[in-house]
Amino acid sequence: MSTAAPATAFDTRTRILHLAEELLLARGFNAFSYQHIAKELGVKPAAIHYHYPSKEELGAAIIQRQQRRLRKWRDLPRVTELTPPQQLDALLDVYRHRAAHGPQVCLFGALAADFLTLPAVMQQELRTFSGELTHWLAGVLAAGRADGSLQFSGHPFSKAAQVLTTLAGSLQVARVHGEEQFHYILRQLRTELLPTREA
Amino acid sequence: MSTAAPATAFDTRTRILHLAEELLLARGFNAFSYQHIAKELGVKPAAIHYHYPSKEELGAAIIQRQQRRLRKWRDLPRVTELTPPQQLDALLDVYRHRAAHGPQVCLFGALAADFLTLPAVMQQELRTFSGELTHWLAGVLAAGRADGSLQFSGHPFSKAAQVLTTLAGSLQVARVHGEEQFHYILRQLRTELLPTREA
DNA sequence: GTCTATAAAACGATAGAC
DNA sequence: GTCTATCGTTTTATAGAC
Repeated sequence: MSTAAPATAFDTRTRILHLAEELLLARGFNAFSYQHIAKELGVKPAAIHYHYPSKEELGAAIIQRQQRRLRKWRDLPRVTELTPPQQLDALLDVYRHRAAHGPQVCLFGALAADFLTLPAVMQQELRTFSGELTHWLAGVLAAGRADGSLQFSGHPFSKAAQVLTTLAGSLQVARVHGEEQFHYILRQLRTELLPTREA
Repeated sequence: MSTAAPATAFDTRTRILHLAEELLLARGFNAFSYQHIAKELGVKPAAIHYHYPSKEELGAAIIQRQQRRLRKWRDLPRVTELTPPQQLDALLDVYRHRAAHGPQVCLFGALAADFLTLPAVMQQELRTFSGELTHWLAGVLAAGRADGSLQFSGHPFSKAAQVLTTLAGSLQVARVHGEEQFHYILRQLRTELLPTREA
């Protein structure tokens, strides 16, 4: 980090990544184009290729960025110090936020449908990202059941996979049927995981 | 039905619809083309336009066909006469079948990610299809809880939405992480809905 | 009635201007 | 180092041949 990159270069690169991510989550990988990004940026489509030579690399960069974000968030003292139910709620908040904005789907939900058409690099990175998220949630669930703050049957990993699957799907539902439906599903999910308080 | 359509016309039309449905569920709406269908059929891409003038109409026809299939299946004596848990299992079998073949995702899972890029007609028909399926399952769940053969908390409609969301998502998971993960999720779902048998 | 030749536009990407 | 002119391909769709 002896020399900083030229401000404009950095900004353009970052802006491209940001716009591409928005477009990916809104339209899916096969329905967004360099033209969409270029128009927004006020440059020609080919300019994007300087920063991201191929769409494959652009797509991979988006997944890598979300991977970094996940790790950073997960390891935040603000998050690690929470109780398991609070960690679960923190995760749900991420999805609630997306549901309220667009609604956007999550990265997994945006890419899974087109999975077979994705470049191999992107397929592999999505597997890693999703696997790591599931692993983290499984840990949270296991800790919660151990201390009695969460309840569920079966293996924590199975339950984590089920919860994340439901969350990914629920954002797709929000898009099709509206945000209200999304909240129905989330309330259902949350109610089942939190132990029934004896009156 | 006084005169049957010419055999060749009917066959080609049906074959197109069948191929298009396969391609849609495998690749998503924006990643399959008239060329894919034409190559398989041994005709030029433009020939498809005679049978389905636009991709929008072809897509709508696929949804309508699944809608017809759902209604037919749902109203089959073989299905209506089942107990609620058996009806649930019959539904799960549909998803198990898809998971074992490809894996294919379900219609909702294939279209929800690209939803914002779909023609308005297709958006509306997907809403209707999905809504009707949810309504049916809500009825099954309500009946099951009433006679004690199924257990869950919350409103039957919320639970139905949650279950179908999980099912749609689980087929996407199967595609990314393999069929084993899919079965974990389904086992989890089933276990929670079936009352725990007291030993 | 069924299909092909062909067009018009959008796609991702290379080569080269500045 | 950054972007534009341009290419070759693929896309959906029309017009017209048989």
